[in-house]
Amino acid sequence: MSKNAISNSVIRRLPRYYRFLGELEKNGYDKISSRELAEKMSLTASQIRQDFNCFGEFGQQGYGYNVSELRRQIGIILGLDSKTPMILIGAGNLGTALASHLDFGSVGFRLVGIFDTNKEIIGKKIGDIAITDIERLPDFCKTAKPVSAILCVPDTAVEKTVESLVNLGIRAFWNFTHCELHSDSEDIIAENVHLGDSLTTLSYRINSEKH
Amino acid sequence: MSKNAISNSVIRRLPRYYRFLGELEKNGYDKISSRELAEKMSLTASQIRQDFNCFGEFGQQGYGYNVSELRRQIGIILGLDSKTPMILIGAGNLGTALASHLDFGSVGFRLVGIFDTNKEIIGKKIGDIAITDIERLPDFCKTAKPVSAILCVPDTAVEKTVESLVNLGIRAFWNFTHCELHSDSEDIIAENVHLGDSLTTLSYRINSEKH
DNA sequence: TAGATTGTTAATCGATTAACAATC
DNA sequence: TAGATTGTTAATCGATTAACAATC
Repeated sequence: MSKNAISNSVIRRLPRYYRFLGELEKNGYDKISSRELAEKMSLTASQIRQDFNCFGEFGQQGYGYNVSELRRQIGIILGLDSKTPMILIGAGNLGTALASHLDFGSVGFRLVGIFDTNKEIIGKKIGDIAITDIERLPDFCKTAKPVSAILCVPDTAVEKTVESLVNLGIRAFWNFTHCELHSDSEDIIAENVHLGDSLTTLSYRINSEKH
Repeated sequence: MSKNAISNSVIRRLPRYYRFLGELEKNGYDKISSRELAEKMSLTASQIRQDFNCFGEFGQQGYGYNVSELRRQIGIILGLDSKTPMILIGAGNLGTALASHLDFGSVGFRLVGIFDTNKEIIGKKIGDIAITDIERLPDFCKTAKPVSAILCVPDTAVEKTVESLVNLGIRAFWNFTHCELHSDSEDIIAENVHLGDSLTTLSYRINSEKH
């Protein structure tokens, strides 16, 4: 139960806190102060305390924060205790890499199905999930009831794919296509990932160094 | 030649401008006003004009912006006219997907080599580049002189890999490992991509909907 | 208790938005 | 010329940082 509207800047920092606290826990830290954590994460202690206090009081004056307890709390805030069922649409290079590379459980999801149109790969397995003909998706959704999807389809297929997924009850999209989805219009949630944009900023920084 | 220090917020928006202008150009737009562009990109016209004016005067009063000229200019600002030679370290699932999926030329890079330690995949080709034994990297660097690298190695190998790459003259890193590289310390540039963090924010938004 | 560090309010800084004169 | 839209300054808003009383 969050106090007020949480700003996007704070939300974007939460997963990073969660990761760093995981590292600390792994390295045997029991407690940590905002000052120490700030140093490790290249932030300010003030910011860290402000961020945490959006959600409650997790520390103890004179002591600091209990690492594993704080991590647990942030995990709950992020919804990592419930595993949202997710499907992958498009098992090309990128889709396959994501499905096999990513630990869905640790970020709040459970991959329950993989779909493609390409007959040549249908039936093959990625991890322990077989690639299924996308024509069987409607039936699949009736029983498995996934609510989120990874979009790894060609740009030309995005519009139709999204429309049919929305009709099948999918509400959240992790979108790797070059077409941006807008969360506002429908009651859908979209996280648009533009790997190209990320690399482009690297180009900027490399080249702007030369004044 | 940028006027002053450009804020990070602006830099992060530049690739998106570039993409949208590309779409507009493809769709036959000759000119566009900041108001129109703002609507398409869900920004404000003010912000767009402010952003562009960090770098110069690209528009014309009473007319708007010439789409292809503006795009060309932003491309130059982003350094997309020079193709920085880049190597991929680690040809697992993700590395392979990036190497084959991404149009490096259009984001200012040229993929010139792919390296791995796994004898089983050395010699195989991704696109038209053969996977090479990483032991041959020092020789390769002497002639090809790459200055940037994609890091797709296991977390355990990151530290040593980065150290040797820096010694070989690599200065810019597109980092997909879970270990963050800090741009400050050395004169290196790092773009840390945390796909898990991106998905985690989706989990937050799905779950925080339920108040 | 004294020392440390949080939670929280106040001050500052930067980014976004609004307004408008310049000008095509 | 009149209308449109930029470039740019000023106002607002939000996010970050600093300060400090509360308290463990």
